[in-house]
Amino acid sequence: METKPIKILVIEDDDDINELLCKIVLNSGYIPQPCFSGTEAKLYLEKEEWDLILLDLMLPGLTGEELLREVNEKSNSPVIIISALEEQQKKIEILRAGADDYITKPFDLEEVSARIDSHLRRYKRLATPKQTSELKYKDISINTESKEVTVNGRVLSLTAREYAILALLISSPQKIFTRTNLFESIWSEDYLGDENTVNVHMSNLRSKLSRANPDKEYIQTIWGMGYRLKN
Amino acid sequence: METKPIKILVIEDDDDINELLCKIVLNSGYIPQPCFSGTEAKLYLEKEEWDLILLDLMLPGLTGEELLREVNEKSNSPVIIISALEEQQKKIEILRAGADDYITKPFDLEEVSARIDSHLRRYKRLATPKQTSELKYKDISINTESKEVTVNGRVLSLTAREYAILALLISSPQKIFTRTNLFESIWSEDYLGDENTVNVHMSNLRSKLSRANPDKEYIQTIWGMGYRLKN
DNA sequence: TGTTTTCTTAAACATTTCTTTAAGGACTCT
DNA sequence: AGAGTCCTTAAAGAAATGTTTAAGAAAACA
Repeated sequence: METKPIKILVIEDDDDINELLCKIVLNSGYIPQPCFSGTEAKLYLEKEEWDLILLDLMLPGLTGEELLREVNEKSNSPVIIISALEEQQKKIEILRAGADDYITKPFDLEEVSARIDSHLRRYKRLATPKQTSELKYKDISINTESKEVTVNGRVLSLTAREYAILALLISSPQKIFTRTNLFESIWSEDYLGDENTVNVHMSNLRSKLSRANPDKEYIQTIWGMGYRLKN
Repeated sequence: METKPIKILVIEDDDDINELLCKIVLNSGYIPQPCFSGTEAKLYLEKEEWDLILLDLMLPGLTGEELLREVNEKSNSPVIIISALEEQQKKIEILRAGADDYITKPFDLEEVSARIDSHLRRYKRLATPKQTSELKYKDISINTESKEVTVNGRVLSLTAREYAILALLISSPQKIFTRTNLFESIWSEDYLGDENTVNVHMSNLRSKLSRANPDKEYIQTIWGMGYRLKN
């Protein structure tokens, strides 16, 4: 899978520090875009999306604080503040105003790099859609969100009870399920001793599986004990 | 609209510091759960989801580092490390290992609070699905700003409830929505068991869709389970 | 306030699934 | 091999679930 290059906007009016920060970004494997004033930064922000922004507070043109507000209004990009201001009150104010992190000059190169990585990692983790759950066994596949069951590439039309039985069996593929287990798990009632209800549903399920793939047997009866998936 | 309380797991073996951190959490408007060992933390982590975790590195039972790894494997919760270790190398190592932040003892109360807020804000921002201006499915098109729905090129006149049901179905086209899902999402109330309200609105929606395009069936009933868009 | 629209509830009817019954097959034990 | 038990499957009836329509209540609008 092709990964899009990570682009980081570096907003810092001091030439040497800007160059140093760009070198950190580059050495971390990302693409830096240097930028020396608040008004210049505004142009880059309008031009495209940035994966992360390194922002100095003391800037010519627009201030860092104004820029922070604009970034937060218009995009989801994480913002790490780089600042000479050691005043604790300011740090807290900026963190509450929307910054994701606050690093005081003089900074440790490796720490800047580690914090960039940490924020990008968080962003990536939360931006990646959660995988939907899937149960698989042999050529059976169950999508638990859509409740869709396919066997040998064919979609099965199962009743609610049949689906529940199959999902339970596949959730523990080695386990023997007694009729009592099945009944109490799926019917959520105490087992009253009439075995045939489970038997019939099991028979119906087998019948549907067999129609989808006549060459295979999926469910095995253990005489006197219960049912298990056939290995 | 009712918001779910934010729950923060505070993992710290020093009684006084644990109590202080819990007070910060409480004063920030969140619900703290104090926890004094790595092994105790593990139990809480298995028991439920946490909105954020404050984690000391030096712990009895499981170490903070081992816990960090487990949290990252099993959940998406942000982790802020609280540590007495001033060693820069350790900080960098932990940030790279999956921590979202690293605060050195002795800490500033307001800074801890501000950083908690910053991480929760980031999490919330990224967890809230971006509003898409248009939802499409087959020949159905929904403009989420104007609330206009067209099917097969024809504008549908839907009531608020009908619109909400259709938008929800289309937002997850593969998913089965139980009547409970639909009711709780659209009515934002606990489901009291009367199914017919949902049924009637669904029938009305189907009727309007069918009038717009009599050749197609859009909504499929899965007996005993719920409704899904027909693929 | 009066009218219109929408929502909720009730009822009649339709459809599907479940449960029970029963017959025959398969397995286990003596 | 035969008897007893357990399991499988088919079929019928019961139960549950779902659909649509209409009436009354509630909400929205003029």
